[in-house]
Amino acid sequence: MAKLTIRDIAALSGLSKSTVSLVLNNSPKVDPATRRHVLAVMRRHRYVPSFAATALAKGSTRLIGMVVPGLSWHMVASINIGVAAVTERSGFDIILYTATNDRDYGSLIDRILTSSMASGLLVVSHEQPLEPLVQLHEEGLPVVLVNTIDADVALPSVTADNYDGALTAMDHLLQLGHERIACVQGRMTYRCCQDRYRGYLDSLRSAGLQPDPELTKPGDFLPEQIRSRSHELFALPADQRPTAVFAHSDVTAYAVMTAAAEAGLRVPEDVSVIGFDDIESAAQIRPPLTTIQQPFIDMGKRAAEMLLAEIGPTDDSSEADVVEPPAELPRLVMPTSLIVRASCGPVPVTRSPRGRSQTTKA
Amino acid sequence: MAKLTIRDIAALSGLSKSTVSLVLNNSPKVDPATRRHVLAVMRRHRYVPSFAATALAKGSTRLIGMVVPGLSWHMVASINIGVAAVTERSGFDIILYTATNDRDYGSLIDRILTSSMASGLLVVSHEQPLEPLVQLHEEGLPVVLVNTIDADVALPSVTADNYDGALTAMDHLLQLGHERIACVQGRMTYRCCQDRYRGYLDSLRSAGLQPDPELTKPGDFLPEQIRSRSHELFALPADQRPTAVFAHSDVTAYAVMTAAAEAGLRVPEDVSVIGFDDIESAAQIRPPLTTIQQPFIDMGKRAAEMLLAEIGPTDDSSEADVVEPPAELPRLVMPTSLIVRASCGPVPVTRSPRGRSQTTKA
DNA sequence: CTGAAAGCGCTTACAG
DNA sequence: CTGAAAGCGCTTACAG
Repeated sequence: MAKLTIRDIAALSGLSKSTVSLVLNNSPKVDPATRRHVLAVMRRHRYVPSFAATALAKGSTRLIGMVVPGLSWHMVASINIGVAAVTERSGFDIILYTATNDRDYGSLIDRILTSSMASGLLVVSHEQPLEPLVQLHEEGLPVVLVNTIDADVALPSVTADNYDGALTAMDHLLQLGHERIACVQGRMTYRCCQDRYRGYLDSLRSAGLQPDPELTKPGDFLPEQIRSRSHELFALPADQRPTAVFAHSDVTAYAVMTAAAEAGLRVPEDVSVIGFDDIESAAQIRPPLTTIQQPFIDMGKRAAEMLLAEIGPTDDSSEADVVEPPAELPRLVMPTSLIVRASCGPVPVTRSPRGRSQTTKA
Repeated sequence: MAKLTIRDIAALSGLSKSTVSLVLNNSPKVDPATRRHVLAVMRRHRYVPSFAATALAKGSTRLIGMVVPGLSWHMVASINIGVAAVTERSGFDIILYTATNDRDYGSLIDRILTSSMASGLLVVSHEQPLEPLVQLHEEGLPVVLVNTIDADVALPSVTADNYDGALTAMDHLLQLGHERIACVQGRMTYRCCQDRYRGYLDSLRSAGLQPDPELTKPGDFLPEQIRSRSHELFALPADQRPTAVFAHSDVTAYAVMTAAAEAGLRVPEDVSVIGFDDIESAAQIRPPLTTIQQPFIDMGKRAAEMLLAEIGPTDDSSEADVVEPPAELPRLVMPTSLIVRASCGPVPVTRSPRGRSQTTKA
């Protein structure tokens, strides 16, 4: 009943604690026979070394911290699945810090560092100032940013290629013949949304189209705002009305489609709508949403791999002074993919019986 | 740069480690003046006690384990928000175990217990055998089940009132005049789905209606299956076709609505659809989904509170032998709520020009 | 290849 | 109210 310690295992197998410890740490110095014996004893008694004692003696934990936003996002869950897949294979456990409003970030970060609770930090979709993190990183704590707003900070990061994703989305629309394409933005303080918007603009321009400011609407991921801004879009005179809209997220696209329906417009016959994310329901709604898929699970995996690499071999380089971080910061930008479903169609040839031309070449 | 230890703080404040430790642990025995002094020194040097050393010395960590399924569910994220809100207030951190297929459950559980890594376990939507957990619990590890399949096991738990939620959903439909109500089930190995189905059946019966086996369709949360089973439903002759369907989840409801549209049926004019969960997109799709909301955030909060209560005062009862678990297992069943939106309407008075009667009173 | 000893950074009786 | 000492369960040189 009482928990076994290394001393018990030592006694049970007729050896010293030192030797038992060596087999625990896979030392090659121990005789294969004795190693097998010790292992057998440990297994028989279901011995598991004390987490705390190991951490204290080694000076580091097998824990990586993961800070996530306090939002019920699809994204966080998916990223976590990827992270879990790689950490569990490496014997690391992850300790979860959920950002809530009450939580004081500065002291949280501080605590993680100084209590040496975690040997690395994965920061997911963080909206807080990043300075404390770069400082942490400079002091030697491995940190990698995942899908985080400001990717320009001096920290390793993995993000989706939001700019290219936007290009791809626009390309799809352009190839269907659309020229009056609206953009309903997400939260523009997020780097990812800025990138998507840049993609929207650049894509239009390189197609020789002049972006119409009238066709850009702030949405901020707020359903009500998206709905009313979309109504403005659809209330435009027939020749100014967009024939397609690029929404900065799937849920944004849902709201746009609702507004379209309320305006008596059919999707995709009268107006095409493309989203961004590819959440679970995107394939189930009607019409099934054409969207840009973000590789969240893979992003989680790669981020975890980068972090583990930064943490290093754990055993060897323990005291190798402050390991110099690689000169070039790893910045992984992962490709998105276009998922074609049914919410985008060819541009209506004649929007009204009058069949006005809608092109506005620059 | 080098991390400060309690010994440094002791030196810096001209006291012994013992005294410093006492202030760290809020002992009333230390002089208020010296306590203030020590506190000031610690703050000035941003001292944070070593996590591992504290854990070793105290014999317990301020960590609670949370095991979640490897699925990108809305639910998990929401429950976590609730859990985080209470744990952060109590100074506990949470260590996240994500269930993946590779992971060997038995040994995971074992490791948590024996390494005394966590002082309690929150088990969310677990699909694995629960026996190892009850054994763990009997050996003294606080455990609480959250939204877990089998709530009959001898473990504290918090779940949503799925049975009552189903009753409420059915009531809404019944009051709108529906009598031929179909049920598209979720994964029937889950206790929650069984409860929802029981609610469906009981509700029908107590309304004096004979459940028609023809109107129950397995869906198993599989979009394809849901779609094709729904088509069977909508292909029924007009007088046997359901006028409403109770779906075991929101995403299931989406798929049902798509099938309805494909069958040329309008929602809610021709057929009403009610979901279960209230995910983020439910309000954004068209028509906005009427559904039963599960209080995931609150469930997380209450579960965390229960666990913390079981873990106890942490400091005092450390060695009070095996604390007898309370004779009655706490089993919290939380109420759901009906969110009325637009996917359910009154039963069509005349479904076809012929105006056949559709009642099938038992 | 194995063992005795010191140490990791705290906490906790026990003296004073 | 404060300090010296032992102990928590490991790991890691250092001998042998």
